[in-house]
Amino acid sequence: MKLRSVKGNDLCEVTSINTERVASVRRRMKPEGTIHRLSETFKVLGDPTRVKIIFALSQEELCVCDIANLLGTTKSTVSHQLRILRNMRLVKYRKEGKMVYYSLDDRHIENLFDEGLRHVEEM
Amino acid sequence: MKLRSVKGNDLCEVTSINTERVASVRRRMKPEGTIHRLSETFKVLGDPTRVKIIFALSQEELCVCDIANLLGTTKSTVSHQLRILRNMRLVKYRKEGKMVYYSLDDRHIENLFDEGLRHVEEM
DNA sequence: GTAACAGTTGAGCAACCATTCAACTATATG
DNA sequence: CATATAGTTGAATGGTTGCTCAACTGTTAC
Repeated sequence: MKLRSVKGNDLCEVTSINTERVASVRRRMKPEGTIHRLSETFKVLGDPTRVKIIFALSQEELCVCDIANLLGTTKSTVSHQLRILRNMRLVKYRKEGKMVYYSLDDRHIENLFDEGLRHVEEM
Repeated sequence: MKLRSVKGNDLCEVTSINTERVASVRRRMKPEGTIHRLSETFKVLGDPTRVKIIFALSQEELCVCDIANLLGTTKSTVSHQLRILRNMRLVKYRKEGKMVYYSLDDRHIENLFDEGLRHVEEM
């Protein structure tokens, strides 16, 4: 009969690991803040609606209604996603009367976006 | 008193939009499959645990136990995430006795990863 | 003033997801 | 054979998230 798992048994604390290799990687490991910002950046791009919005804005400055029309969705949905992109400083906006025009605010993100596009288009 | 919202009222079907600009973007819009694969690719990178794993494997070939030790988490957690990376063809593995050594399987993903790293480190 | 429209926002909901736990396979060792 | 270790896997769980709906703000036009 198998013994019940001891807590921490799964943690590889004292078992045979390549301590040297692990230590070497640990030294070079990026700080927690960098990891967090990096994964957050990728996460924002990890949604088809936001991908479409970013692609659209990389081509033209557009108002919320334009984007909603383009994607075949509601202004509400677009507005919610634009808020996320705004919080991440990926888009900026400009008010003109009752219209709000959005455009990309981050040249870096276009490089990242294009690199991703190149990745999936070479398959 | 405000009238109840009519269904589709939010869809911008007949309202004043920049039809020309929208049509131009629509022509250039990437196909649905490309959008989907692109957002899926970014989504995989949108988790701190997977980011750490990918960074680690970009430095060294490592077994599951090494990675778990490095991240201070369990083999189970690492194994679950490695399965996702395996399904996306981002990592490959090599068995040696009861050990399983993982390494990156996609040169493109390193470019994408580095581009993201450059993005967050210039802030 | 009222009406219409662009856009925002919060609540609610359903789907998704990362981790934990437990059980399992497989290999190595005695 | 039994035991220990490396790794995988399925179920359960708690947290997250994207969309919908309804109500709201603000601006333009009448």
